Amino acid sequence: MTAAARRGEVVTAASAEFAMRGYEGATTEAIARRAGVSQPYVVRLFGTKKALFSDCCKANFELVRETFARAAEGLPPERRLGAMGDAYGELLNDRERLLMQLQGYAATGDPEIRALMRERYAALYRYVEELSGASPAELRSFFAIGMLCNVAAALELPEIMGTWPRAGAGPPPCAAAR
Amino acid sequence: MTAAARRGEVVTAASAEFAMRGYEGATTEAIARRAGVSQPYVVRLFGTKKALFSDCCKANFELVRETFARAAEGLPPERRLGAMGDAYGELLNDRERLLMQLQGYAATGDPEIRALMRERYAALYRYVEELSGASPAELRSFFAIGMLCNVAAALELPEIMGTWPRAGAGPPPCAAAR
DNA sequence: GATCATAGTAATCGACTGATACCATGTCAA
DNA sequence: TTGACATGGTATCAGTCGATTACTATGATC
Repeated sequence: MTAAARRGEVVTAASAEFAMRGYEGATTEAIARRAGVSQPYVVRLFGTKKALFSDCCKANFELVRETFARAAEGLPPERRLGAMGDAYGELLNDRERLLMQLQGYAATGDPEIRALMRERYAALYRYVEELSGASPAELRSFFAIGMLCNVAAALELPEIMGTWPRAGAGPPPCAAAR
Repeated sequence: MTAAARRGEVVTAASAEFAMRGYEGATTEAIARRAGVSQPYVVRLFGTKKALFSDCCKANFELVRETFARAAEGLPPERRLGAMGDAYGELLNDRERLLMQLQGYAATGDPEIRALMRERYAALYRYVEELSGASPAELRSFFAIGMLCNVAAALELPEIMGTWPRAGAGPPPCAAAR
């Protein structure tokens, strides 16, 4: 197997471990076992544990961006924000991805992680802005509701999540996280 | 010093350590040093590290609840939600408190922590509902914006935070996090 | 002044962790 | 053939961590 492909598998395994146990709590040993390789090889593939964590954060943002892109594909601009909200609601079903995202925010006590997360979050924000053409108020509301749904899903508090506040019809996105 | 008073000091010290390094990353040794006591005594005061972390989460929620209560005090119901938003914006200046809260959400991979956080978050939600008499939509928007401000403050992304969307005037609460 | 609870420390243990150094295998071009 | 390069494993270290045990000091009460 090529190193690039192996790195992808390790990032997947690492995301699951980081999600459940946090940056410091997850061990390269457990990640390696999950990925089916030796622990020193995990370290060598990424250099340090922090570099691996950073890659997991990046992969997570990339997944959200791709999900948004697919959801908006072929729709007129005014319907795109709603479709992205629905698509994000489905992403909340993936508990490991969700917790990995929260771990990224929680790890912002580290300056390097904070800089990475800040850059990627801002990029995602601008991406949704360009894709949807939404107003600043709509945009902020979109991301605010998304963040509330993140926490409500993590806490398993479905009653706090309702329908995504938007004009179009469709199933309540956050209901999928119940 | 009484054990109760000492426990309070240790919770303060532990919150700072947990905030920066996470549940697993923070060490009872560093917490003890910060609190000015020995490491075994920290363990004996709380039984386990997880019990100490739980107490930190509870103390955090209690601080927010008290802040809301003080902000709403003496105001007519229709102005209370706005005042609570302003007060919360000031809380965002305390970076250690902010990160401690995010660490609580991130640690919900553990069932016990998740149960605790769920109960306290729901209680805070109901508390604001009773205190303000806000509609379900207003309530959800309040907590959604609050959660976005949490993350924006943690990421040091002030441009994403604007004024708290409400009727009354006043300084933008999240601007205080700049 | 003896008793006893409370507050606190020193010493230490068993287990774990990220990282390093080094070795083995296989593939492909010269 | 061979040698260079990439993939991957084995052995092991040097440090760290939460928890336990045993012990000490202080002060109130009878």
